[in-house]
Amino acid sequence: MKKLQVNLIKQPAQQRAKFTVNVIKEAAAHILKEQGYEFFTTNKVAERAGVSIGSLYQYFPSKEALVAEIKRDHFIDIRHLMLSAYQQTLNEPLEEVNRQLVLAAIAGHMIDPELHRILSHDIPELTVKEDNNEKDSIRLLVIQLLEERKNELRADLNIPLAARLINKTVEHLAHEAVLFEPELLAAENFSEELVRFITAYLTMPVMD
Amino acid sequence: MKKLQVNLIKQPAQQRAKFTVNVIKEAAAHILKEQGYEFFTTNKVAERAGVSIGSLYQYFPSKEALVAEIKRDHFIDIRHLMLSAYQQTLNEPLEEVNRQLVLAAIAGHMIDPELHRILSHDIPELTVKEDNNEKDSIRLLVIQLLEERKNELRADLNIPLAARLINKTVEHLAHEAVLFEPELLAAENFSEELVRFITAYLTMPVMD
Amino acid sequence: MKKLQVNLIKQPAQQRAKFTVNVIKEAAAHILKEQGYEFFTTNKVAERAGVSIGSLYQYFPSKEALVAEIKRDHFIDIRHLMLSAYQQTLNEPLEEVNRQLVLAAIAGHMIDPELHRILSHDIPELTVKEDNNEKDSIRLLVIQLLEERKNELRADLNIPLAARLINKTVEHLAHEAVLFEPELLAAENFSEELVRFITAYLTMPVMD
Amino acid sequence: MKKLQVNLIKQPAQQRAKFTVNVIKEAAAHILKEQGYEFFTTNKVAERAGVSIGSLYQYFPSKEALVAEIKRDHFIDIRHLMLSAYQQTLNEPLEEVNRQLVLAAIAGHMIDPELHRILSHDIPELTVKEDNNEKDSIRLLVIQLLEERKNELRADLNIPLAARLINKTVEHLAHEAVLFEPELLAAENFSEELVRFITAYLTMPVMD
DNA sequence: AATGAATGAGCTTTCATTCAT
DNA sequence: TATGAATGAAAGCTCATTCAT
Repeated sequence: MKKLQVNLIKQPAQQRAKFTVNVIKEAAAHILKEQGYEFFTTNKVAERAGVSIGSLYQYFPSKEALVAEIKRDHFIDIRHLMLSAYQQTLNEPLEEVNRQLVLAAIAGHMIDPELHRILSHDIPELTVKEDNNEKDSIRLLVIQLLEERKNELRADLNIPLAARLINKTVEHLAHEAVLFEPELLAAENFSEELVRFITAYLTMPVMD
Repeated sequence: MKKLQVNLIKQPAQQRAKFTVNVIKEAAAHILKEQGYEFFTTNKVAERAGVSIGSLYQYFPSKEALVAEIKRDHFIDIRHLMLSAYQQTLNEPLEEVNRQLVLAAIAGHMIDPELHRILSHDIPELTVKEDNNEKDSIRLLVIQLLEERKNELRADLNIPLAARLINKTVEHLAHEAVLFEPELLAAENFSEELVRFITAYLTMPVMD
Repeated sequence: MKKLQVNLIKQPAQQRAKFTVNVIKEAAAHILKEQGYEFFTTNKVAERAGVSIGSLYQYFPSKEALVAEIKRDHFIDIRHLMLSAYQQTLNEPLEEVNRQLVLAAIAGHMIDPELHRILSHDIPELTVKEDNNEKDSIRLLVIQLLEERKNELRADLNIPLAARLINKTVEHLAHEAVLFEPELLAAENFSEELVRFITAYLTMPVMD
Repeated sequence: MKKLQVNLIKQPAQQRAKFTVNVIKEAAAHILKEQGYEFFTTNKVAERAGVSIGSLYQYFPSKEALVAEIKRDHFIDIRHLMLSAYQQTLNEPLEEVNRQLVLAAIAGHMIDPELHRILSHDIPELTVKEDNNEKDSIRLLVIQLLEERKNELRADLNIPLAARLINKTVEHLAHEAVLFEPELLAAENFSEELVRFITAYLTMPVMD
């Protein structure tokens, strides 16, 4: 609390900066969604944000940096949502864990589907390194969840490999459903089917 | 006889044109792979192809048309490969069908992985209509394959839905493995694990 | 007749050439009228004419030369029409001469108004020298017509100057009426008003 | 006081912008006169103006818009000159009105004859709508001038029609004289002859 | 003589970025 | 610190013309 007061004198400038940065980011996300990356220009962003183009470059060193930050923010939001969903599955049986996994992925993709689509396709190479760590964090969590329910899994399951497969599968099918197959998503059995898909894989013993 | 003469005179021109078109396409694919769509320019393509920029526009009405044709060609190649793989599974049991499905998807993505990556991401909305039909053709084929092996599937399987899920899953996992996880692909058990993934889903009865 | 027969052997080539030239000219006039000079290209002309672009350049050394020839032809047609109208006014009184002058100008502009408009405006500097001679020929004729009716004119008339003024006036008003003021042209009294306009000038004595 | 400061800061920018716009317009008029519309390019204009091509496009959305503005400016100048000449003829007799009409048209065409020529010919269809209103405004003024001197005109004169004819005639003859017939223009009697031309038309009774 | 593929200078226009104010 | 006028490299594309066939 003291800290806050002490800074109060200098805050205005910093707060203003923070505000400007946010205004720019919001404008950027808006243009991205409305016009796509192809027609996304820094001048449009500045105009929409109501700041000068000079100010934009004061806070973001380049167009790429701006887009990268939008992207980073968005994926962090998704991860947070998914991580907290997973963390609530403590003590639940496998099938329920899988269900949360599926529902969280769908929910994550519905945070801002339009923006998500633009950021997932259309945008070149600027995959930030940080990203991978985040992605890994989820994979590691899934591995942990599986380890904890080892007795519910088939005996010969390669857990790290399985974690990768189901992770990518759930992520991708949620992505596709939310963005391109709304009627599939609406069908009430979609998420349950997905739960079954991965549950079968994790549990079914080899037939011989 | 006249016709013959006419052909004799006209062939050279037509062959030359065909050659030029191919040279341009090859250069285009090269630039795309080397620099990505963002730095793909018609002038670079013409220069690399060793033809004038005017020639490029004689055969392709726009930059987009050129990229679209590269994309169309590539996906047609993949489809052909996959379709012929599926068509050879007549009378094979379910697991073998699934194996072919997986192997064909992987093979398809290995035709030209670099090009495939650029064409799959990075490139804006120019998804040709034809594309969807082609895509559909594969989904329909899978539905048919499943129908023919109904007795090997679990009784309550929703075949059209299942066809969609496994199709997208195989496609995506092959894509990811080929492009981004070479060590995963190299592991001999990857494709077998994938076979098992979808086979389990298609066959495992509900536990209650 | 003999001449004709004698040439028959060599004619085909020349006739064919003449035919090709005409086909090209017609196509050129068509494109000019349909699209205007701004969108007039030699390739379009060749295509419409059904000949190769190479052939076009065999007969016309440049785009400008082609347009110039179209222009020359058109204005020659107009002049011919006007000259023959004037030549029929022998022995007619002044007012009747003026009437023919007006009617011929209007008729001349109605030969191909669309083409006339494009050729009169829109087209750059290539006013052929020949043109002036032709133009002069009409002015000289009018001078002659006036000289022959000197007794009907006011005494102080500067005939060469008057010839220039009425020539330009009739030409321009016919031009404007035909191209831009169809309702003015339709009014039956337009041409008579024009006749009166110039007749008054030529005959009215100075008031003091 | 804040306002004052704001203005003090913003004026320079606005003045600079205004200056740039004028520099571009002057360069544009220069290129137009020197090379004609066919060889008029935005790059040449920018270079001559000593500004970057980007600046040109900051103020003029297209080449056409730039030329249209040059044209609009020029014709507004001419109209102003003519209108003020007409407005000074109050209470003058018909012949003096006609004289002013003729002199004003000549003066108008001498503002910038070279530019006038290019703008009148050579330039495609971009006739601004405003233009017609301006043109109409002059015609209406002439009608009014004639109505006010009805007693000096011949009884059967169709005033609106006459206004059109003499307007176009004076305009065109001034145009031709200024641009193409300098020696005609130099002859002291040219403008007087023109005055006589239209005066005769307006006053001479029908002979029968 | 006819063809038409090929050429390439040069056009209009965009937009990320800079920097004087 | 904020502004926005200015920059200019570089893009997509056109079209008059050439020349090998």
